[in-house]
Amino acid sequence: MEKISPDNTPVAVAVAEQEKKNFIEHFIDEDLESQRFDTVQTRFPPEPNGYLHLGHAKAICLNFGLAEKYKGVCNLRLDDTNPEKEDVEYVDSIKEDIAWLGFKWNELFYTSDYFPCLYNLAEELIKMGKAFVCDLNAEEMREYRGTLKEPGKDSPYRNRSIEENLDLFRRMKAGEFPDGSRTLRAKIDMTSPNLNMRDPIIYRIQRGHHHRTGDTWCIYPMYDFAHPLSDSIEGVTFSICTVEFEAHRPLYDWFLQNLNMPTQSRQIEFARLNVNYALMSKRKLKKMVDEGIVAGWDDPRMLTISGMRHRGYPGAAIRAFCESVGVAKANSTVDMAQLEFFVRDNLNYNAQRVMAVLDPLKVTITNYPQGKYENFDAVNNQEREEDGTRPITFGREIYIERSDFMENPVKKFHRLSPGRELRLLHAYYIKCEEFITDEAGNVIELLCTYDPNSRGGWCEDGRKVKGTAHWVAAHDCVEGEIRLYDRLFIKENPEDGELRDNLNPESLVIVKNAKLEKSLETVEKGSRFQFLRQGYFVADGVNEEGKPIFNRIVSLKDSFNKGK
RNA sequence: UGGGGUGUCGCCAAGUGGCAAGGCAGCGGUUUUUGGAGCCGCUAUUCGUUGGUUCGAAUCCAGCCACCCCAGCCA
Repeated sequence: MEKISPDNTPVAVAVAEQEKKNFIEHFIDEDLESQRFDTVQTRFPPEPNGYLHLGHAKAICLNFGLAEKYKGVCNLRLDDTNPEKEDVEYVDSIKEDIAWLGFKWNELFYTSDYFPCLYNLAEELIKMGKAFVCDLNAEEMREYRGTLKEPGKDSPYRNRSIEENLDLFRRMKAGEFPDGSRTLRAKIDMTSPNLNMRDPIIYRIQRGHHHRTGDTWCIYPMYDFAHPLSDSIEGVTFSICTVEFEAHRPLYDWFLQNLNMPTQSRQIEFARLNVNYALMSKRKLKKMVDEGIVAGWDDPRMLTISGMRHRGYPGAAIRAFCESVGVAKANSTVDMAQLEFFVRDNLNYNAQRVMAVLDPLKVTITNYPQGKYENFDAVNNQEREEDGTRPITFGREIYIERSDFMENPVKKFHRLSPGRELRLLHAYYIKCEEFITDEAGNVIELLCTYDPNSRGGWCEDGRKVKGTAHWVAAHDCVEGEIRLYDRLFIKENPEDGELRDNLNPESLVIVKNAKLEKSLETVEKGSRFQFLRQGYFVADGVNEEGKPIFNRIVSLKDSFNKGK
C-alpha cells in the first residue's frame, strides 16, 4: 500500500499504521472527552545551546504533528534561562532546521520574554509563604538535601518572614549579592522521597550576558519553575517532554496549582530516540565539534539536522522515519538501517538516475570506428515516466567501473571477464577480448568488441547477457570529486568506551578523479541523483580544482556484495 | 537499597480479558537493460519470570528478576 504525501513523496507506511494512535493521543482524547481541555496546543521548547539533531526531529514531528492532527497550534519556544550556555548562533540554526524539516510554528516565543512575569510570580509565591530566600552555598545545599534513601533537613533560612524574603529577593534582583550567594527556593517538603520536591531552587544569581536580555537581569529562573509557567502563560495544553522529566511532573503541577495558573497544562513524557552507530546528545555532539573530530555541526556524518541536510537526506525522509519509529515510553535504540530505508525510499522516487564511474577502467572498443559517436536516450527515472529521457553519447573509448571486470571471475559473477559479454546500460553488448596490464600486473585497459546488433542494449537473437553496467564515454565526461560517507562509529553504541577509540576510520573516503557523465558538470548545489548501481549522491559545490563535488547520501542495497 | 519509569520476534512497535497488527532487518521465489526498485510468500503456540483469579490472561492480582532516570545554583 502506498500513499503519496503532499510533497509527492511515497511513504512506505501502511495507511492503517498511520491511523493507529500512540499513547499520547489516547491521553489527548481522554482530556478532550472529559473537557479538561477543548483545544490542543503544543510547543517545541529547545534550549539554544547547540544544534538540533534527529532526536529533536522526533520531538518536532510529534509536537507539530499533534497540533496538526487535532487542528490545534504548535509554537516554538526557545528556552533561554541559562545565559552561560546559550547563543544566537543556536537560535538561528534551530529556526532554520525546523523550517527545513517542513514545519511552521504558529508563534515564536522565548522564555526570556516572560522574565518580568516570572519574577512577579516568584514574588507571589513568597507572599503566599511558599518560597524563601536561602543563604546556603552549593555544598551546604547538597548536604541538607539528603540522599536517595535519607530525607533532607530544613534549611536554617526556611522560616524567614515574608517581609524579609521579599526584601532579600528584591535585592537579589537589584544585584546586591554576589553570584551563588543566595537562592530563592520553593517551600515544599525536605523529606519527600522525590528529590525534586525537596525545596527546589527556583531562582539563582548568575551574572552573564544574555543573548537577548543583555545585562538586564542577574537572577535567572530555573527550568522547573520557568517551564510550567511558560507553558501556562502561552496556553499550552499538552507539554510533551522526554522521560527523564517524569520525576519532575509533581513539581510541574505544584507550580501550576499553587500559583493558580489559568491553564493547567498536562505534562506527558515519551522516550527519547536513539540510533545505533550514532550519537544523540547535544553535549556529546558539541564535544565532537569542539575537539575537531568532525568538521562542524553540519558534518555530513553527524545526525544533526544540519548534518543530515548537508549529507543530502531529504526532510520528508526524516519525517517518514520519525513517523515509523512510533512514540512510546520504553528505552529503545532504532537501527540505522531503518533511517537509511526511508532515505532510499524517498530518493528512489525522487532522484534522477545518472552514470558516474568512481573507479575508472578504460575500455577501447576495437571494432567501433574511430571518430564515430552516437547518442542514446537514457531514462531519467523509471519510477517516474514524466521525468523523460536525456541523450548520452557513446564512442570508441569509454570507462567502466574497475569492479565490473574480473580476470578470474568468482562464481555468480556475471559481469566482464575474458571472453564474456556485458551489457552497457542503454548502449550495446560488449565482449572482453583482451586485457592490458602494467609492469605490476594491474589491469589498466580492456580491449573489447561490441555487437552492432545489440543497439539499445537488446539483441534480437535473444541471447542472454545477464550483467548490465554503467559507463561514461571518455570524450564526453567530466571529472569530479566524490565523498563517500559512512557511519561515524564502528560500535553500535559509540559510548561504550572512548568516543575516539570507536571512530570508523573509513567514515569518509574521498575519490578525486571519478568520471561523471557530462550532464553533471553544472548542477545546482543540493540536487540529488542516483549514480546508477551505486547509491544516491548530492551535489555540494566545486572543489579547489573547480571540479564538482558529490556527497554520497546512502549506498544502494547490494545483494551481491552483501555484508560488506 | 528511597522514589519514579520500562520490559511483546535481531531492531522499533500495536495490543486496554476472547485466543499475537505493522515497519525495518533477514530468508525464499518472481520480475527486471540498476545484483536497485517492484511483486508474492516465510519468519513470536508466545508476550521478563513465578504463582493466582477467570470458561478464557500479553492484557486483572501478587511476588520475584532485569534495565533506565533522579542527590546541578543545567535543561
